[in-house]
Amino acid sequence: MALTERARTVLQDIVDIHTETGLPVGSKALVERSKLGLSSASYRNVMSTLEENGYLISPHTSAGRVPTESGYRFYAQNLVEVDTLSDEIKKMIETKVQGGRPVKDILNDVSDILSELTNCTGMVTAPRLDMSKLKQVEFLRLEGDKVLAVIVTGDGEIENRMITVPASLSVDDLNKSSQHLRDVVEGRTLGDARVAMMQELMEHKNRVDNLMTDMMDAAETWAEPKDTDTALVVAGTNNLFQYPELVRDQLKSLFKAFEEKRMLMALMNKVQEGKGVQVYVGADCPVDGASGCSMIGASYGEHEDETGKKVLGTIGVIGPMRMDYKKTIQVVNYTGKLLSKLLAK
Amino acid sequence: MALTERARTVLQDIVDIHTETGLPVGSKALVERSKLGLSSASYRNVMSTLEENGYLISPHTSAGRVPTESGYRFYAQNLVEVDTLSDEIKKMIETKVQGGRPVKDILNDVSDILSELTNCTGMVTAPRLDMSKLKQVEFLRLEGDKVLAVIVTGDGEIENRMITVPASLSVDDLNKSSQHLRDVVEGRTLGDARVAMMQELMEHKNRVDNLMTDMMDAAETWAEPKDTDTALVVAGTNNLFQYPELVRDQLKSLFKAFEEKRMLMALMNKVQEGKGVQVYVGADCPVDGASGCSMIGASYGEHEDETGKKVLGTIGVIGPMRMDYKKTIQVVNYTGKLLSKLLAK
DNA sequence: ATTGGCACTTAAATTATAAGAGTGCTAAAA
DNA sequence: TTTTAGCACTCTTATAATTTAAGTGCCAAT
Repeated sequence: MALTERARTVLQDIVDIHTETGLPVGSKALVERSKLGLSSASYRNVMSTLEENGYLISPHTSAGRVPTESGYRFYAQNLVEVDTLSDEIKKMIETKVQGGRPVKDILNDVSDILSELTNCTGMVTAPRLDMSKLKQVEFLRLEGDKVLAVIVTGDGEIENRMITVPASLSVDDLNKSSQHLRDVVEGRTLGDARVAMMQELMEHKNRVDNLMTDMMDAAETWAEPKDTDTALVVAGTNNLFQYPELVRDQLKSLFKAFEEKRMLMALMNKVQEGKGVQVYVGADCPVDGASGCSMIGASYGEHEDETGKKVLGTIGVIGPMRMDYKKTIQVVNYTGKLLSKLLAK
Repeated sequence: MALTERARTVLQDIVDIHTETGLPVGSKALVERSKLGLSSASYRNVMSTLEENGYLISPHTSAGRVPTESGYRFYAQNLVEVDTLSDEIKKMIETKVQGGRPVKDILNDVSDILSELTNCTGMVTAPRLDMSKLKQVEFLRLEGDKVLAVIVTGDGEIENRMITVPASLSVDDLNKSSQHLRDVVEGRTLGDARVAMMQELMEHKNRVDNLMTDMMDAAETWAEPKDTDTALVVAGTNNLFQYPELVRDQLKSLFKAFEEKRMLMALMNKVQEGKGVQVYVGADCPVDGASGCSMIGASYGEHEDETGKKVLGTIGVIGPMRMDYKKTIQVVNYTGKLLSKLLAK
């Protein structure tokens, strides 16, 4: 049964009011604050049907109503009127997040400003290495069959990847081949480089180049996400202490998730697949121990590619279901855009 | 006024009992559990003097007594009878913490096992780079006046350090000089390398080697601790949720400290200066927001050096004042020893 | 010096009562 | 037909009164 226009407005008002106060909303509060100027009795009627539809629930008879999980979800998907960000806030974001610095620092600041502006926990995944152009590649022979590849990306980031090549290859072989390899690889993304190497290999099939095939195998692993410790920057976890509705047990589970990060990474990867800002309410946000929480995420660094559309990574915040969706959606959106712009250079 | 032998024993018993139960200890509990088989009235007398001396406090008239901060401190410094670790626990530690793997993984496991065995939060500082022998040093010219030094240490760890040299130096100069530099530097610690470079410089003063002086300057910064994010591994923060005496506000501050890490690093550095296992009770553990907490720490990787005794880093745990000192001291001690042994290879 | 005994104190648990908030329903008004 | 005023009803919260239980301090007896 579809909601009447009036019911939608009332639900919207209730969520807005409740988000602010954290308390159950009664008909009196609506009389004072709702746009529609109805009497308390009328609001009561509407609330009653909203409750029947499962969007509201009353903690007890004399306590007004609180949005249910579906209530929040309906709000987020149909009702939320996203803020236009004030110049002040835009300025804050731009001041905090500035380019021309190590990417790691930028990510930290993004995470910080997200948590600061939204009173939630901010999260940012590091840009996927296989999406950045390589500027320089150097190989260092270590002991045994280990070779260290030092990769310098276009935006000045430095990555070490360990690869294994047959010990039979002499240092000289390595240097000669790697010089050639550098020429092939540089200026491309890691993904493209693999394709290019493949082609090279086909063309010069005759002069068998062991190193190259090995390198190719190795390249497979290069693109793998780096270890989760550095791949996800989390900030403002203790913001969550300010929400009384998050009780000790919930906080405990949440902090466990923050410590482990694996779960969060999975979640952030889900965001990546969607477009624009995405809102996950309650159970939509499938992190162990994040029941009663919502997450708002967006991908950054969108760009075209031979194989289709790609993104560099994702940013987002996680907080209580009762969060300021109006503002948060816009903050995440704006920050994501800014980050994309900074990393595009 | 010194404590009688009896008073000391009673204090010890009280701390032991309270550590277990978390509740105030009354004379009745002592009758049941104390080694000295006195009557409740006698215990009451002793407790009364212990309270006068400031080692105990009564939350209210009818509630038994709880150790004060000084009570815990006195216990930790004079009374605690350190456990001998059971074979089972030793085995657990040894199984979890095994060598022949990246140092980073080892540190993670050390932190994990500490938190797991002590029900506190485990902390480990990364080994100081300037204490490890250099096995290999390579220089990569980046754009502008930036040079990337890739350092491979004896235990296979890889570190990148960015240094700045005058752009006037050609790539050739760099390569020539760096070859020489490698010879000088390899096999020494970063600290020693600096000394060696200095000597070289004196001897060959005539053929002025710009690069070398620059390198020397740069070397100053090499030894600096790396960024605090990777320099301190923290685990089991959510263990602290299990102590009801740590209320929401305390937890909030603690988690803020865990997030920032700077404070913790400072604390861990303090541990480094002392010898053996060190216990910091209450205010002795000067971390913002860690009031009511204690910390037990130990340094690892002790070794001699031209300039005196040095250590690689520190391990430790932080938890409520009411922690199991008997066990924790020994766990930290044993784990530290084991880590020293593993890294010595 | 130690201990049994007892009066005393206080928090915590229990019960009773009142106050306040919000609802649902009905009948009247628009 | 829709809206609203009015009112009885429910249930939480606050306050106070009462009881219970734990533990103490002190004194007199051992």
